[in-house]
Amino acid sequence: MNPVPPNQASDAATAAHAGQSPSFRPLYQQIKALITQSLQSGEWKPGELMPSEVELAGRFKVSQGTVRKAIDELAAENLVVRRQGKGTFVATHAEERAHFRFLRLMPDEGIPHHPDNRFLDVRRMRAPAEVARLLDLKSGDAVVYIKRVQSFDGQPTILEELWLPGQLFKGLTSERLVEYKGPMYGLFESEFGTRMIRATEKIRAVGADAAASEHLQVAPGTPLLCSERVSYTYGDKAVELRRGIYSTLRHHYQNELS
Amino acid sequence: MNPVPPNQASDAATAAHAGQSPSFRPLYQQIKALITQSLQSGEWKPGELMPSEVELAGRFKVSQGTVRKAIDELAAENLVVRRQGKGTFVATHAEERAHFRFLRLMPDEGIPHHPDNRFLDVRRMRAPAEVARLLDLKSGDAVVYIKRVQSFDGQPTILEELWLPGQLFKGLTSERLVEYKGPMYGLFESEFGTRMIRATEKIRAVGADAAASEHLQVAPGTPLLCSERVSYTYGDKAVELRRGIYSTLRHHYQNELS
DNA sequence: GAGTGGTCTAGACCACCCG
DNA sequence: GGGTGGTCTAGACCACTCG
Repeated sequence: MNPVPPNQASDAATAAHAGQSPSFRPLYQQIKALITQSLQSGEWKPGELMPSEVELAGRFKVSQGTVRKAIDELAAENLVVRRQGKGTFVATHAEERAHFRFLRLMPDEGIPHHPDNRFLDVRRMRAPAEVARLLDLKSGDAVVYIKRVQSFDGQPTILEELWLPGQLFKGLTSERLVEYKGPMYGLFESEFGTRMIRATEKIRAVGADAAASEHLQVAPGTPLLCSERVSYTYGDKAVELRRGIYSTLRHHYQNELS
Repeated sequence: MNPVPPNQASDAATAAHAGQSPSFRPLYQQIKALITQSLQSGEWKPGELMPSEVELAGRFKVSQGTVRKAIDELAAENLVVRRQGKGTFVATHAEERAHFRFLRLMPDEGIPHHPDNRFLDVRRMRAPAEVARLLDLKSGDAVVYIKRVQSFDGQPTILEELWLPGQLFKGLTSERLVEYKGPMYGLFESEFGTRMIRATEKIRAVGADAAASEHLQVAPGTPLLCSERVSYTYGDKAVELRRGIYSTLRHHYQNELS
């Protein structure tokens, strides 16, 4: 009945993998990888507006639906944010709502708000073996070490140590940390071009040692949460090790399971 | 140029909401709600094969793409499982891999495996005020109370109390619990038609009290994780309260942040 | 009104599974 | 070979935002 013309759609799809099934990879995943590369290279910076779907479709020579599916996944992974009528934006940690994405400690009563920061130590050092292992460095490589206390409503609640690869955070000084307003991850992405994508966290219960007792103002031996967190950037590269001690007198660690 | 025929697609879409934009609701979300109802009513039971996409599209009088998007979301919420070439299945807790979806306690070394169960108490009681509040019951309503210890490699690690609405779990006895092999949630869904969809968890650090000390074989005051978990079924209805005490000597609570 | 993301459809073809 | 989910396209229209 229909004098069907050659199907351009299937042509593009076929060209996409162009081979046997074992090596098959959907077009939209390849597009997703390309867009991720542009994000990583800084072609579009955090907070910026990205090209529209139709524009990207033209650039990659695929249909809008295909780049749409690619962006859908990026949005699901919190790499980009879609806003109807406005466009697609590169996700950023320099926002209010992003602050509690990696910090799951919530007040038992009242609404969550930002803690106050007090830095106890900021210096460069050589990575201890354990730190090097978790950050995928060589033992003895340069790392930036940070130690700080975070307080909610004047109550010291978090005692935390961080290690960052020295290579990536060259100009990171105590002054820069103190004067920066907002979450540390905002500073990392705007000043050092390193964006935290995801993290894994391991939690234990420990008794307060002398340091924890002093800085969190609790009796020695008080039960505290102990968190070890490794954060990753593009390409699943570990770029931060964080060891935190949380007081759960007036706060709790909150998790959603699904 | 084109003698375009009336667009059936837009007709269906328009008919879908049929009103002003404030009350707009996408067709695929309505389909999703209908499918969810069928899941809830037990039209398709956990583990069973669901009708194919084309069949559902026919039933609901929409395109395959629309039911596809609906099922995509259900799959993302772990309500169904898609298997290419086979079909879409109702998700079930009676599987190996589902066992650690809600239990995030992992061994420091070695691979995760199932704990051994020892029930200390199973009985019906009246809900204390706090339990009633969290389960959205009236204080004094009947609840099933369960207390148990779970051991890994012979090491008692979890001391746990559960409260379940008596209304929903009428025939739940100690014998039935003991003889059932596999995760408790498997028993709940197969015998009582109650499927856990999601849960919220709050975690604190506490010192071992007399009971914890005895059952977990640790010294009194030993720091332990304390978890309070509320699980929900369809319609965000709370159907389980669980309070667990975890020993983190050889295990840790693992979380993925993204 | 123009531009963006969001929805919906129809149709083709592909990868996968099973009898 | 037939059925299922998975990919890709093209095109229409809708909801939202902004100048």
